Amino acid sequence: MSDRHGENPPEDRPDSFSEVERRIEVTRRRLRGYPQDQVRLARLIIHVQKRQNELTNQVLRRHGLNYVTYTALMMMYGAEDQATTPSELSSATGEKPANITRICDELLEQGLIERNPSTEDRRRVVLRLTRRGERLVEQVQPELWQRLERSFGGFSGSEMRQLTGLLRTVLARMDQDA
Amino acid sequence: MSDRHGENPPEDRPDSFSEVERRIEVTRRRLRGYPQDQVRLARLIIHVQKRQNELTNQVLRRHGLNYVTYTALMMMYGAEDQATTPSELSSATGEKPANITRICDELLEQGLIERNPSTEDRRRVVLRLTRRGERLVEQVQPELWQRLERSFGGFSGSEMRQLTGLLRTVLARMDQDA
DNA sequence: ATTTAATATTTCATTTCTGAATTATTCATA
DNA sequence: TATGAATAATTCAGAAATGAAATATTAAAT
Repeated sequence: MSDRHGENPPEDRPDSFSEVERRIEVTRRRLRGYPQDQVRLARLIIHVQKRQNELTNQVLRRHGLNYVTYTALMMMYGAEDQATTPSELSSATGEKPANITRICDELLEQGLIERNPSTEDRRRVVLRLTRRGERLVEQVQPELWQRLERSFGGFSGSEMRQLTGLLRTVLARMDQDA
Repeated sequence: MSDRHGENPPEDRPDSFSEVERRIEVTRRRLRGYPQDQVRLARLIIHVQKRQNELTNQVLRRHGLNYVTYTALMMMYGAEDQATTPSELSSATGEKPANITRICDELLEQGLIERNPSTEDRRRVVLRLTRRGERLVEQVQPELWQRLERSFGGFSGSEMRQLTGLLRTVLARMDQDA
């Protein structure tokens, strides 16, 4: 790994997380056995995710979408036969089934997806992007890629693989307890 | 870095993320220039954070708390003089000010914090844990540490530092655009 | 010293999300 | 082929979170 990414932020201006770290340090002094490093990592993940969410939403709002509705659309776009069920969508997006129903109602309203009963299994529902939905998704891409590049563009291929691999491992461990 | 953490999950059973990766791969085939690796990383962060949130909440619910209220308490516990303002709490937890007000109302109700006007700056409010709040926080620790150990316990010190450093860098880049 | 701008918190209407229960269908197995 | 268990989706009431506006106070600028 290159040495560019230490434990401290590369900017001089203290970012929002420095204050959190200070509090974690104080807590470590107060609580014997406090797993400081693990706590820092856990909080860091939250902060990164929240910021990512905000920044992406800024882009999507201009198109009448948000991170959740957009993700739902992308999961349909990326389905092998372009068709997906609500339960698949739920596990792919991490949203609860009840919320998926609401989100699909909304996307349906906007004419971005169609929703039909499955013929093979009549418990199921089949969701599919409309032409309009596909066009919207494709239209938003450039802006979002730019956004991603600003967040992750500084990393080498090796660093990307490491970061991905480590998080993949964390997720697998968490899934064991789910 | 050790070789234990590759890009694929260490378990044989495909976890919830494998399906997402498959969809990302399909999307890459459909969209020229699609930044597959960055997208995967972004989605991975979301999934990890969601799972972490769920698992931690399982523990906290038993104590009448959730991740947000708990974090708020911990940020007070870790304040230099044990006192914090709502705006500090907002930036430390990532919750919007309006939500902080609601959360503090709730914690106040439960007798876990006290809330008083600041004497130096009368715009401000000073939040502080009560004895009861401190005791609760300390009581929950062992369970949460166990939780953290299950998620992050498999990593070496070096891996923890790498993961933390990389995420720290990501956050710093995101904060530039905030 | 006013006036203006900035900061801190709260209020309120609205949106988003969740848990639990409900309905419908399919699967497993006796 | 009946019966109970499992799965899929939805409904609904309530909880949690947000955005925008309102209120109060302090800091900055003229």
